[in-house]
Amino acid sequence: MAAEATTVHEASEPDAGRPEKAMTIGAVCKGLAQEFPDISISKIRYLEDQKLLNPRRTPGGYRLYSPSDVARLRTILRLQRDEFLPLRVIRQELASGRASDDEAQVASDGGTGAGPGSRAGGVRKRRASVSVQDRGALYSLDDVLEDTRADPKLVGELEDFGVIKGEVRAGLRYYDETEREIVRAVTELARYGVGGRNLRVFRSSADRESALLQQILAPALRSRNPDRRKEALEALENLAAVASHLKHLLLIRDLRKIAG
Amino acid sequence: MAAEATTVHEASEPDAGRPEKAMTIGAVCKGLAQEFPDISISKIRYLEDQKLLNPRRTPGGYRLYSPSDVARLRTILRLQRDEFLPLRVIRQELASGRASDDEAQVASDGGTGAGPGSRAGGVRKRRASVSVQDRGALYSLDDVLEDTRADPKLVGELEDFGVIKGEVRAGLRYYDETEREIVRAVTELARYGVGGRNLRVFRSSADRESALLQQILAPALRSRNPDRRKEALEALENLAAVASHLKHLLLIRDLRKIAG
DNA sequence: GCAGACTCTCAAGCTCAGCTCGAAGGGGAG
DNA sequence: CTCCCCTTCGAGCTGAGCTTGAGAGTCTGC
Repeated sequence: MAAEATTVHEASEPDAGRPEKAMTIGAVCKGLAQEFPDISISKIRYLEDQKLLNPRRTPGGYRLYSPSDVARLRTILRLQRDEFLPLRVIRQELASGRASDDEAQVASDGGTGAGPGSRAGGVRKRRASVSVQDRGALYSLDDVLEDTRADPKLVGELEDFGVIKGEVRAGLRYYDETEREIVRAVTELARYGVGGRNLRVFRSSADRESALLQQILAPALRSRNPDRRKEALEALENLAAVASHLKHLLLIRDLRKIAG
Repeated sequence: MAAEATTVHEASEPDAGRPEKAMTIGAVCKGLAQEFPDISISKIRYLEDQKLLNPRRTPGGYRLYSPSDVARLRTILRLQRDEFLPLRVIRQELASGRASDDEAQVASDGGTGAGPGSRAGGVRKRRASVSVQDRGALYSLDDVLEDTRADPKLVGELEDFGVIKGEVRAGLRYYDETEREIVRAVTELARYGVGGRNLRVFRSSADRESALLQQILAPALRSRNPDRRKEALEALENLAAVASHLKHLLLIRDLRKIAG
């Protein structure tokens, strides 16, 4: 849990928009912590040990990470988290020039902007917030807006409706991946003319279903036996997946009638 | 290394072209050993333990694998070997209906042709039975029951609730792929204790949503201009997909609160 | 109706990837 | 000089993904 990285004293003002030349390991770690919550200094060193990184050094032996080193590291972490690739395979992907990755500057936004960089093409994101148990990275409002190209008013509306909430941290509001994807989906729906109060339909059915699942798993979830609790959490994940699939199927079935 | 599977006595001649109805674990293991050298009986059992498989049993407790069970197993092994997915993720991919898997039945192949199948291509297979426009193949009740291993009573219940209807043809009742998958999903839910009237929750929310979408697209769908109609149908597919995704996200969001 | 190959469950153990921790010490900016 | 941050190195930890073994039961052919 980035234990070593918790206390960092350098408030080293980044001079607005300039990609700082080279960073120490602690700075890199802090910078990526937003997007990759489980990063840590020891992990970065471990990745170097595994020949995945090779930063240059100060005369005194300190590691110095250039922007491209940082980009490489981001790629590694992304392949690991989203594509589930083992390090051995990531190493090869990088060596063979695949996995070009996003270039994406480490951008200004006073507070270590972890901009995920807009994707466009057919990027297959597998994980994309499917887990109940961990929330994934956090994104600033700007990140979310840029990434989803959503109308800012829409996001405000979603907050008003209580569909998304964000999380205030260091005075700024951050959203997790699920919330970002909700924004994306709602934006898409809006393009077809589904908006505003229509979303209540979705929200209330989700509420009903979650209540149902909670009821079923409540005993196990309240259990004080950690194993049992963990099992219940996993059951919850599976139930969510199956339930969502079922809903989709039922919707298809209904729509088929409409389609004639 | 498949130690237990080395000696198998059943030379049970497959009668040419007949997809053998059901195989024991040893036969399955032997059959897949060609394509997946590190398969083993204990591994197959382990996968079942991890809720990735659920073969039916003989009265004596022996596992019996139907062709679709075997196909599922192949999918699992392929996702593991080629996509490096952890079992936890594979479970979800399967539960949520992605990863439909390779073409049809095991087919004949005198002597396990078992070509490793085309590699390379990142072929993204369309999901099974998610299309509004075509319903896919039809299955008899027996087919459905065997394939999903559902309780016949459950299917009756679903019919009573109007969740599935089937279609009578030549005096027999047939179900389409969507209905079969609904049965599968409901069976899965039943395993966790979600059953009976709880399904009303799902049904009514699907009904509400389809009404919503219908309302929005009604003008275009009623259009006498075939192009316009076609466009509307495609919009319907997209809306269905996005709406389902949104519902899933909202559910996850709710469940996260439950999970604490 | 018995032999022998095959299968069952369940608990314990094993291996490897992927980190984490702690000790002992040195570098760098104020 | 001081205080944090950084270094290496080796041992240790955790969880995924199986394997092994014991003890018992099932199926099939003769």
